[in-house]
Amino acid sequence: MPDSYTKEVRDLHLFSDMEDQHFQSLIRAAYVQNFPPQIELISEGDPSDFLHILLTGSVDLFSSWNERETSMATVRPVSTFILAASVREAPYLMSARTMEKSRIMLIPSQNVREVFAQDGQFARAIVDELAQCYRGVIKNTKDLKLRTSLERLANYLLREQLRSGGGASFRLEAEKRRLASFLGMTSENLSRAFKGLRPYGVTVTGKQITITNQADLEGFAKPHPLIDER
Amino acid sequence: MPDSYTKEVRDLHLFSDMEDQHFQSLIRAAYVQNFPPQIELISEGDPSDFLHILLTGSVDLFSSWNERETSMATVRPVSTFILAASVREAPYLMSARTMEKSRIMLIPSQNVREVFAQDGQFARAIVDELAQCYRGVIKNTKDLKLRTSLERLANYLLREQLRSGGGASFRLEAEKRRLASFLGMTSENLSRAFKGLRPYGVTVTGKQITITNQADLEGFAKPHPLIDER
DNA sequence: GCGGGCAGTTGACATTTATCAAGTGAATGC
DNA sequence: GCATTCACTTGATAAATGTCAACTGCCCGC
Repeated sequence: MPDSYTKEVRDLHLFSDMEDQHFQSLIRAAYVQNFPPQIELISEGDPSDFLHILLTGSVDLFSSWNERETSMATVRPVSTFILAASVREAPYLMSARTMEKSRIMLIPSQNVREVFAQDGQFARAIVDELAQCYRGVIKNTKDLKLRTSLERLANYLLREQLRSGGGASFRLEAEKRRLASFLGMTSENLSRAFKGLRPYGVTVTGKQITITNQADLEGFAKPHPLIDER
Repeated sequence: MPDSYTKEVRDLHLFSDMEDQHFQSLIRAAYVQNFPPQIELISEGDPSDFLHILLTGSVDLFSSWNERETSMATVRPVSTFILAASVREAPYLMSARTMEKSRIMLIPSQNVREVFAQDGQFARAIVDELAQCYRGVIKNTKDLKLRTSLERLANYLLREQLRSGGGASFRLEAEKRRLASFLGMTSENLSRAFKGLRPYGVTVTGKQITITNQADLEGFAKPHPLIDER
């Protein structure tokens, strides 16, 4: 049932413009649940019964094939996930597991589709959100196909730096092994990649990253808005 | 101006359910143009002024970074492309060039957004289309990250086989160098990959592919609906 | 505070993939 | 009809990336 997170949810771009009556109807249908760390919330292939909204904590979206597994994205509060599967009534393409203790709101997909049909603002917001998600994945594909692992790491660090405020020093949000998987490499290779960036002015101490030579790193990474801008 | 392709466009999932009045309004605003082969229709970074609909011919969507280039997708008639950029009024993330002589309908993005606001069926169709595109790119990412190039080729061949009717023998639609780029490898490697599939019952003669041992190839490729189903 | 346990690192090595250079073969044009 | 071009192939080699095994260091619990 609704709680103090309602306001934060309401402020999400997806819900911010819709009529209050419709928002309330979604919230009434929704329920909020707490999950411990390392719980598999969703398994790929499952029917998409709920739109999920991460309120607190963090969630890893990952996929598997033939005994292999890769991290596709990390969800941080407050944001929705698996909207595409919900609106298409199609099975999930990714699995989701909590990385830490997490609070999650679940809105039945059925209700989302009903409100979609009634509320033009909501429909518009869903289109925006989907288009943005789509563009995000395209950027990710470009990153994967056009860059080496060292270049991907360099650009990732620049993005994280920006996200953390732009200072020379910042902390990695992700565990390194998850980061490795997200960037499409092994943990061992990530370790070596960090070393490989030392000549370009990157210092690593645990999760603490310091960029001692911004110009050098950018010269190597060559970040590009059509790949890296989020 | 509208022509005999109107019906085919109308039958596209994106337009099939909308009110005729709205469809006509889109068509009136649209124009149709013929392009020679190898023309760059769109350059990534350009503002997205038009929704494009490929009527005949074929179009390659590709991206570049730092002197490198990769093929992202091939568009075949009759279908739309760059819908996401259109609805978000954001710059194109991919470039597009005709691969052969092509006939293309252009609908001003402005009109698409106007009709979207008026026609619930059209809005619903756009959401469906975007969600499908999104899911397509996610599948592609899984293909790239979870499989080796040999496995990607094997699964690509199985998908093409299905698309061509399922017979043991079929023709490749794409040139091999474009296929290589699409699969995320070099031409040289694609050549070797075809050889590498010979033990699994794949024979290649120019563009003609024959799968002499379906079970072996499938055993190696391990196709999976959440990656390969289109 | 001692002993796992575990993420991360390192080194040696294998595999995969890219690069460069040369060759083949089929389609095209004069 | 012959030369040219261009996609594709092949071989030799280099670079990137993955694997395996051992090791380090730190956190956590008892």
